[in-house]
Amino acid sequence: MYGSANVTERQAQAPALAISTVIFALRTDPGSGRSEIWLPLVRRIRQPHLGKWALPGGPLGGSESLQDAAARNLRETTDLEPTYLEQLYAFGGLDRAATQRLVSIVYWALVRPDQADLARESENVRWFRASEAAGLAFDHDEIVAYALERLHGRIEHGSVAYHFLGDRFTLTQLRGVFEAVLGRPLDPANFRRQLRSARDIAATDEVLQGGRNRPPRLYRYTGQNAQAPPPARTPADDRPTS
Amino acid sequence: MYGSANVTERQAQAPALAISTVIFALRTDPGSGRSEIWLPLVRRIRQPHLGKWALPGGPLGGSESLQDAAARNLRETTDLEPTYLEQLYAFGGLDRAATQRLVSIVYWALVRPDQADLARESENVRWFRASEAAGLAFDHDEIVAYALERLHGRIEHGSVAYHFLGDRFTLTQLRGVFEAVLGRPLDPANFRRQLRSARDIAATDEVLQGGRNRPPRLYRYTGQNAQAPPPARTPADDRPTS
DNA sequence: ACAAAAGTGTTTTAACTACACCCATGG
DNA sequence: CCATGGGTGTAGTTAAAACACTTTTGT
Repeated sequence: MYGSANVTERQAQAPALAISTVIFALRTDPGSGRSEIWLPLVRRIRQPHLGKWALPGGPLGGSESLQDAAARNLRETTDLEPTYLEQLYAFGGLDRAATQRLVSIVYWALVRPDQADLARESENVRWFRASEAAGLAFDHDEIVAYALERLHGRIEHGSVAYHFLGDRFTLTQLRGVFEAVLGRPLDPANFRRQLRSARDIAATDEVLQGGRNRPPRLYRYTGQNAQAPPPARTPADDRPTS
Repeated sequence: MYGSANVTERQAQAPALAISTVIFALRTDPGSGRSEIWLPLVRRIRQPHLGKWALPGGPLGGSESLQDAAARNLRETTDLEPTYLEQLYAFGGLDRAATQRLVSIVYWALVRPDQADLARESENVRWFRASEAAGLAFDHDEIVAYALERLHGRIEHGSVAYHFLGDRFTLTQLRGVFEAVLGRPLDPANFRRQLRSARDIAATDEVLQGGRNRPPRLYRYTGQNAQAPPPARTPADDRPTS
């Protein structure tokens, strides 16, 4: 597949640098009422991998930070502002793209369901269930898989789950987020207790009316900064969006 | 839209891509006998930041993976092979370097004490205590601080501690690693139990002779892959070294 | 015999699990 | 008044922390 001329040519040129973003949102299945993780993909309109679905992304602009470039990916594909944005990993394998050496710094983002509902879909932008996103262009299958792993880890320890929801939410909604990410049911009683102690949530005096059952209390997230761990003391870049 | 003028313009403003590596090793203080974390730094022999100490690194070669470039950093500065190598973070702030836009993909590595003792020191390569590495070039102070945080996190959960040591080690040596990284003393009795259950270590039938006290048993690490979490299923690059 | 580190045992405490039970609402 | 999800209580299990205690070496 690679002629020797191709290899020498590759050695000569500096690697291209691109930013891609994995955007996660929660959607509630109308049928079962269960929460699921979705992500938007864009259809490639050029070679290589023409016609395949791929992560939103593009070259890094000369005068924007990595984080800004990732946020721009969101805006340009879905008109959304992220509620959470964190660097995922830098992928730089030699065989990622056939024609040129490509290094991609990948971010992952969370958006709220109300935002995701507003997001535009078009011929070349479509939302997929994370579990059904396969056959993507380049190595994007693996990138999505790794992003899901990271999400899994972050939700257990950190305070990421809230960023899937609005500023007011019920504990059952929050539990739905955990269950969708972890992929297993959680005991409602224990889940409630675990959050009451230690986590940064506070009960409001409001309840959610209109349901079929007893109106659940609404809570809000009080953790000041929706912080992403990586650049602990803001290394001049990549400050996560609150 | 893609005229040659545009291409050259893009090339002109395209960020430079470099790989740097934070190399950690353990050294036992001759006086107190306590373990401490050290790292090698190289003196800059050009502007900018001429004369300051900096992390080993350099531009990414056209035909090497990111991981390979990081391993090359180790070889070129210290003649060492890493026992552990993991991607840390990609730093890409606009103000990282004065003259040009610079994106650095930073790795961190662990080496064994016997390797570190063999590592050459020179006029322009010197080892520093991690706690005393300050005033470095560029944003390397922050990068080192973040690498220490990551090390801290990895040692609590993962199986990273063993890579500071040789293939045979006493539990007290291993506890020394934990104490040096975590910065607090640990109960020897509980530490022993915690490792016996769950962690991948096995007792050998050998003991370490020559000490002043009762000879401690030697253990070895049986975890097959010294794995780093990031690319869970080897995204065509960056496989951590065993 | 003594000091000092290796190694074992035991008690206490906290956290998580599982599950029984009561409460409030719409139909 | 019944079904359904919201919310509380409680016993059993498991893991970790604190610390007393025994063992083995060199001097």
